[in-house]
Amino acid sequence: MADVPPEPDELNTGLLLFVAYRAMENRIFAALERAGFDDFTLAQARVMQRIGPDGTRLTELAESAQVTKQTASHLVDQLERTGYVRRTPDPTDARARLVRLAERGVAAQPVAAAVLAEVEDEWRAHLGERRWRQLREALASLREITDPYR
Amino acid sequence: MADVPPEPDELNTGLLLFVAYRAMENRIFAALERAGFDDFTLAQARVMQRIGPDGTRLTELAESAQVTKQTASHLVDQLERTGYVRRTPDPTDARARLVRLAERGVAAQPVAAAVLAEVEDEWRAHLGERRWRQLREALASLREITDPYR
DNA sequence: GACGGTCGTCAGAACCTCGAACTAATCTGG
DNA sequence: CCAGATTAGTTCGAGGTTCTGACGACCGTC
Repeated sequence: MADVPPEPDELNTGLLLFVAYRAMENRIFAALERAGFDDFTLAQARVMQRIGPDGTRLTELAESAQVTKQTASHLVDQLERTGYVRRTPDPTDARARLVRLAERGVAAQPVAAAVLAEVEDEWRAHLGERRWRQLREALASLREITDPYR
Repeated sequence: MADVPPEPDELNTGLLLFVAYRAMENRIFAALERAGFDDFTLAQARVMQRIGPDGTRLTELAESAQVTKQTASHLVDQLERTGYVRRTPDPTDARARLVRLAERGVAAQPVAAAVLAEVEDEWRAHLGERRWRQLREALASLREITDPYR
């Protein structure tokens, strides 16, 4: 958690990841806001983006977003109240409930996807196709040893 | 903010960055905790890690950590109270004050640096030297267009 | 020396996050 | 088939984080 660059001018890898991550997140969040989806927060978005097309269990959302179940539950409460998601029973397990995108959530999805693609295109243009591929590939590989949820 | 993978099984880049970033952060935070530095929070650490060897202005800390000045000020308050940092006057500007690592902060630094190096070594081993270099290089290049601070 | 801009703080409110404790449903071994 | 262990999710309450807005002090310049 301290800056002791092993080689001059090289930022530590955690910070490098953070900068890029936040840039992406901020871009998408800002675009959604401009498109009229201004009634949710970043924390809510971080959970919402992980909902799969067929719904996702709360516990699964919590794990992949790296928050506790309580936090996830709380955020889903809010998202439900503002019409972005809906809780439905899980047919395979009466204890569980599937969180699904509701009308407003479905409407926001293409906006988010468009900006995501736009930013990725910008990054690809900046890096060049080859280095972009390498970056994606390295990150995906890293995920094998860094993703506790996976 | 939605998952519409352009190609099957490919996670969106924001999520890939997030996973790796959080893995690094959690590792370092946990190691510090084990080493007895258990009286500060993740938010405080995010600010503390950006303090340079000669001290850093509050505004600068806020910008690079991407929080408001008020938030940074609040976190520095706490860090000062627990002996990790100290506020000293900036000789070049009487309005400003330099935030510097205090005794406890200096003690924590090598622990953090060691784990950082350890994790980077693990990642390098997993990816292989070549892909590791490519990852670092791509992230550093990306920073040119994603870092609002620098 | 007056002006606009910058550095940092204070105060207040909203929000996020977690630990503990709980209900309900599932699973497992005898 | 049923008692105990486990898992899904919720509620409650406390503490931490973050922002907006307003402010006093200081800088640089004209």
